[in-house]
Amino acid sequence: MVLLVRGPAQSREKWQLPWRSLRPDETLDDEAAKLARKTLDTTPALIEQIRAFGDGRRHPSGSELSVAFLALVDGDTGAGFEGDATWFATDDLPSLPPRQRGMLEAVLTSLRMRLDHGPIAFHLLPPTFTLTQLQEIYELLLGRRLHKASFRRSLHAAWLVEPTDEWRSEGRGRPAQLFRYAPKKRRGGRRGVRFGN
Amino acid sequence: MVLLVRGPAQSREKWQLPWRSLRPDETLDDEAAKLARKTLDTTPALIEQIRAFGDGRRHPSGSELSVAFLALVDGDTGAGFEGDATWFATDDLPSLPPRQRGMLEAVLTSLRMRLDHGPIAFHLLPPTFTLTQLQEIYELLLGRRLHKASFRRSLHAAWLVEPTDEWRSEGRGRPAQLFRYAPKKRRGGRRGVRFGN
DNA sequence: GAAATAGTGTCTCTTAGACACTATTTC
DNA sequence: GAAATAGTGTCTAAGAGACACTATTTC
Repeated sequence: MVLLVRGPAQSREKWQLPWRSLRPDETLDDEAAKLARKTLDTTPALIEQIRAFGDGRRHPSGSELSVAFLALVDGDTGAGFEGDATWFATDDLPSLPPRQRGMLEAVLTSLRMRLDHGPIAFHLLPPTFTLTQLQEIYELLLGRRLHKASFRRSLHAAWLVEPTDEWRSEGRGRPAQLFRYAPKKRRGGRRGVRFGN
Repeated sequence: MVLLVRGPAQSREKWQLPWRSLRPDETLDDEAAKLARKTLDTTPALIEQIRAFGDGRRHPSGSELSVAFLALVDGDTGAGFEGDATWFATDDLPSLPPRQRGMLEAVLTSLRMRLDHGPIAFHLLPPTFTLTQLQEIYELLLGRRLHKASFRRSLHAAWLVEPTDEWRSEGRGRPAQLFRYAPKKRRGGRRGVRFGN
């Protein structure tokens, strides 16, 4: 889901991405972190820059250049924004200013591509977690179902997690073993060339 | 190779990435295209934004924010910059201003990741080309050797090229068939999850 | 014929996904 | 025992890489 805030009353588009003007002598990453903390009232699990946007369509603030950031938080986080802020499902979004629509698309695409290349999902989990929890995070972020056995084999091959000796019983059904994130070493991962269409 | 230009005489670092200040009411992409045309004296085969850089280290011009672009040209392009401009091998670069060193790293990494996801290499080739030419482009951009038979099988499976009925004899050895870029359709390319370390 | 380059056939190994199974819990 | 969830064994298909081969040219 995506957190949007209310724009000024007179604007045509009611909702906007949370934003903040870059102040002199501040770094981009610091400003993004401040914006996230102020909007979410907590520190996100992950903040990453996506890219800059500077096409004809201007930002609502009148700024010519926008730099989009992705911030991930887990599902229980409430918004602490002074004013209205609401979570929207990514497939049921209200109308956005034109540039922001493009920014959001780019953020989601980029998130899914980066999932393959870094341990992003682990930031959203507590220190120990079940493999079903981990798989659910991946399915949420990718927006599609994954194959259980295959998911676990890949995970095992990548040496990213190690089992603890704890088990968690979650109501009915067999208890699940808890794992922790413990990346071992680099695979010699040289893939052949994929021609992406 | 990377095209660098001479910085001002009094600066500690002799060489810099080509740059240009963003003018009011110009789009980022347009400004990047203008810079490329002015620096290279030709239109690049491809221009793509990588991301913005706004850390503590400032750009030599004093600008707080830099947006890095990648522009690709083929090997025969000369530099038309007013002033000195020289091509450097990516593994033998002179000293650069600190932020620009990071920008260049990010551009190269991003290029290699994007190679899998779009037909970037074809922009660097003439309308018809041999498969050996195509493979050499990929090897240059990836910085490693590829397996011939495997490369061709992947290419065939992706339906990206079609043979023409022309053959080109390049000195000694068997003539090579010419191909053209003719993407057919989308593969249903859903890969499983790769855990990239 | 030798050297050089283009292109292919076959084998092995890895891995994603399907399917079906076993294991352990609550009700 | 039924239902629910965790976890695994085996098969198949696709694809990457190794290896060796054939094909066609120039010298």
